[in-house]
Amino acid sequence: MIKSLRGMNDILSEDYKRYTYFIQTASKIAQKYGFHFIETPLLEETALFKRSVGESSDIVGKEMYQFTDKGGNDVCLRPEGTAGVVRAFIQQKLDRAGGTHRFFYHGAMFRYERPQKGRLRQFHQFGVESFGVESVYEDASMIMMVSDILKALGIGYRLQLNSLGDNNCMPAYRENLVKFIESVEEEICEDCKRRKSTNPIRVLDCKNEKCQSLYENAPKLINSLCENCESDFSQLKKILDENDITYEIDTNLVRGLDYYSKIAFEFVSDNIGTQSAIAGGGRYDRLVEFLDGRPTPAVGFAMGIERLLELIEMPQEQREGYYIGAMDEEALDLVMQLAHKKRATDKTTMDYKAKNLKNHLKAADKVNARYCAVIGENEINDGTIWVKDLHNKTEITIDQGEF
RNA sequence: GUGAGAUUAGCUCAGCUGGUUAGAGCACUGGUUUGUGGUGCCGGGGGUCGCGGGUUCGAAUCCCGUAUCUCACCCCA
Repeated sequence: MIKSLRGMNDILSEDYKRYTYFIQTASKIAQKYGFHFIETPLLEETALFKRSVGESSDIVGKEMYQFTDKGGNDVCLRPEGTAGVVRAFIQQKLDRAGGTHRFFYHGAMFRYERPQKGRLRQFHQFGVESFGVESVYEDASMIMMVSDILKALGIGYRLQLNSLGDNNCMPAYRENLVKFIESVEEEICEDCKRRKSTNPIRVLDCKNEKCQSLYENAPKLINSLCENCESDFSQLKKILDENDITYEIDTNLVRGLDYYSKIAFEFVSDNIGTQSAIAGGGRYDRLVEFLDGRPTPAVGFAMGIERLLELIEMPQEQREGYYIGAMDEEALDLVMQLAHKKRATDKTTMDYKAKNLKNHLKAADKVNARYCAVIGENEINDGTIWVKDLHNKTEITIDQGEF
C-alpha cells in the first residue's frame, strides 16, 4: 500500500468540517478588519526565504524542502507565508503605489522536521500582513484580530508580548548582550556559544536551565529601548488594557524568524502539549526594503491551523435538507426525479432501494436530514408524497407537484 | 538530528509467562411477520495481528531490522 509521506496528512470528514469552519470564521473576521485575500505560490526561489526568514534560523538552516527544478532553478516549498506575500507586494509595485495594503492568506506550509503532536511536515497557516502603517494602533489591531478569532472559536489562550527594538536601539543592545555572553561564555551550552555569533538574541530563549539561570542578569532589551520603541510599547499596553485584552510581558520572547523588529507577540495554549504556540507575529519594518522594495512599515501574524483544530468548539449541527425514499420499487424513478428537482434549492439525498418506512426514517436520521419524504403504495395511487419533519416531528401528505 | 514507548477488524482496545478455526464494544449491513427514526431484540460481513527477516515442532506473543505514530529534547504556527 502506498502511504502518504511522513508528517503529511489527509484532511477529511470531521477534520475538514473543523478546518473549513476555522477558515470561514477567521476570514470573515479578517475582512471585518479590512483585509483582502491573497494567494501566492507554494514554490518560490530559495533566495527569498534565505533573505527574509534568515540564514541563521533553523527553518532555513535545516528544515526547507529545497531542490533544483528542471530549469536549474534553486527553489523550495514555502516554509512560512510572510515572505511570499512581501515578494508579491513588491512585485506588484504596491510599495511604490503608497497607501496601505492589507492581506490575509491561508494554505499549506512545508518544513522538514521530526513530526510530533502539533508539528507536521505539511501544515497549514492562516495569516495576515499589513503594509504601509507605522502606527502602533495597527499592531494592536493585529492582536485584537487574533483575540477575536480565538474568541469566536471558543479557544482560551495566553498572550505574551515583547519588544525587539529597532535600528536605533537594537545594534547597541546586541553589542551589550554579546559582551555579557562573553562574560559567562565558559559556562553556557554549545548551542548558545554558536548563537553568540550567528544570532545572539536567541540565547535568551535557550531552554537549557543552566543557561537560563546565567541569563537572569543579562541586559534586557526591554530596558534598552529607544524613545520611539519605548513609547510604542507603552502605547500598545495601554490600548490592550482599554480593550480588555490581558497579556504577559515575556522579555525572552524572541521570534524564530529574523525579520521581526519592535513589537513581537505570541498566543499560546496550555491544552495542546509542548507545541503550544497557536499564533505568532509582530512588526517587520525592515523586510520590504531588505527584499529590494521601497522602505515600508509592515506588521503581521500567522496561526497554526492544525494546532487550533482540536481546540475549536464547533456549533451544534442542525438538521438540513431532504431525504427521499420509495417503499415500492415502482416509485424509484419518480423519487429520482423529485430528488433532482429538489436539489435546485436544497440538499437532498435519496436511497436507491425500496424499503419499509421504519428503515427510511432510520436512514434519514443517519444522514441528518431535516425532512424525510417517502412514496409508498398509497402515495403512488394518490399522486402524493408523505413528508415528515424530523425536528418538529410533524408530518404532512402533499401532491407530488407541490413538493 | 538524539532518546523513549507504541503498532491486533473502519474506530477504541483485550489477547497472561509462545500451543487447537484471533476476541469485545462502537461503526457498517440485514431482519424484527410488510407504513413511523435517533434509544429494543436477533443475525451477518470484515483481520496474511504495520512490513521484512530470524529462533522454534509451533509466534499476534521471543530476537533483529525497517516504516509510521506518540512522547521528550530541539524548533516553531
